[in-house]
Amino acid sequence: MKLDAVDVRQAASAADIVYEALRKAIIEGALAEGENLRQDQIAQMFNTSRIPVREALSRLEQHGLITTQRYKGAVVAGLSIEEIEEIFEFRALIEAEVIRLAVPNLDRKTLDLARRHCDEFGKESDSSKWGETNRNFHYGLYEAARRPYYLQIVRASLDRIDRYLRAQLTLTDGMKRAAREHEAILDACVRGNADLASLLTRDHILDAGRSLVVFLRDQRG
Amino acid sequence: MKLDAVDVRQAASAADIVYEALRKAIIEGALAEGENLRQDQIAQMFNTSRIPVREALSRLEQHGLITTQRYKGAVVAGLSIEEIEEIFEFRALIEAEVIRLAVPNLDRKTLDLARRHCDEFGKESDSSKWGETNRNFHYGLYEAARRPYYLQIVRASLDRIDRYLRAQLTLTDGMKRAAREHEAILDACVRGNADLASLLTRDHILDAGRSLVVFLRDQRG
DNA sequence: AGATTGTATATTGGATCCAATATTTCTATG
DNA sequence: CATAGAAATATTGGATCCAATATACAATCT
Repeated sequence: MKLDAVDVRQAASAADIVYEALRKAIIEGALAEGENLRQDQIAQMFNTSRIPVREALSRLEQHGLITTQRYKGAVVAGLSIEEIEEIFEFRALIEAEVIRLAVPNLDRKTLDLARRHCDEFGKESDSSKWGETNRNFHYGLYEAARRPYYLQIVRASLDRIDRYLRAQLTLTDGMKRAAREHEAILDACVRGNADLASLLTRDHILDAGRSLVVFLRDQRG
Repeated sequence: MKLDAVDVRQAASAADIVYEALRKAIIEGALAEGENLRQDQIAQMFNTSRIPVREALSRLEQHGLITTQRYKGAVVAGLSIEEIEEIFEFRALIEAEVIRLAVPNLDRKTLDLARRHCDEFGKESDSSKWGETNRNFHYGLYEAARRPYYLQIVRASLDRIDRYLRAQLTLTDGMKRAAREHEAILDACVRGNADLASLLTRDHILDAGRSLVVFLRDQRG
């Protein structure tokens, strides 16, 4: 008998599970900005004690997804318009560089997959899935850059603002524009034009940021 | 009666204290790569229980300063040459941009302070302090960019490789070159030449990275 | 009534205890 | 003596308990 080697030691701890679940809930917007995160309540939801919950909350705070006050607990972090602008500016810088590094390494298989993600994003009607298809499209290409550290940062920075982005895409027609921009980026990638792909990615992110800021200014008054 | 308002609630928790102490020990190289971090041992050192220690370790892992294995514990993370190269490349990208954004906002006071840090770095004979003066010099200038998110990332990325950098500066004469490059960067800042300051910062970091890689290849065989 | 103080409740931070797993030591056996 | 297996020890992950603090609410005073 032969089985795939599975490293049992990598089985997730309770803290890992809680962390991932809360992270997902926050970036998807299931937990609203400012919402209280009670340790007891979360512990019960996961059938565990508060210890792993506290560990998860501590990690989330390090990533800026929640804020905590001693003896007062944790709330889902809210970002000011300025903070959101900064993060988009940052993402534009990093992701433009990542795609530039990725283009020379793109192979047929990766491009085909990106094409499918791109189409999926354009056709997807379920707004709750846009966030995922968007990530799949971009990250699929980014992987080719072979820069794990960059990707880690990219992921963390997207996590911070994903919630707002999803809300905006759902409530406006911004995703049509995003879909067109994805087409253009993918096209540049297929042609092997790294500089163009980089420029388009930069603009794609800055555009999204500007639209989001307009949307939020309107929403917040 | 009128007293200064002090926010007592900001008093650090045990986990915060342990986290900061371990972070400092790791980036200064007091804890060697691969060294075991026993929860009990650390808890005793800080006169506390293992709970806050575990929280601190969990945070350190999120920042990549340690790696942990379930039921086996934590060790100080080691970086491969490739990982170190990637982080230097990343730092060059970010910090070049940060200094570019900072230059237009630099005022007399900040420049004077940077001058003092620059001189201090050049004259300091105690090698254990180079890491701090180096950070003081760069961060003092970076603050003017008014980009807290960028700075957070800059700090985290420097944390990852600071240990190696300090070892190299101590064992080679690399810091003379670094001191000259600091002078040039500061000079560009004083003149208000953002593009030059950016370029010099980029080269300063890439140079340091290349020297470090040579040093490590030699050391590791 | 409105402000202020005291008390009860809720919640977090941390200590101690137990279970699960890894590592080491010891022992039996060839 | 070397080695496989078992027992002992060490270490981590998690649950429960207690202390510290915050919040909500009632009682009191002006």
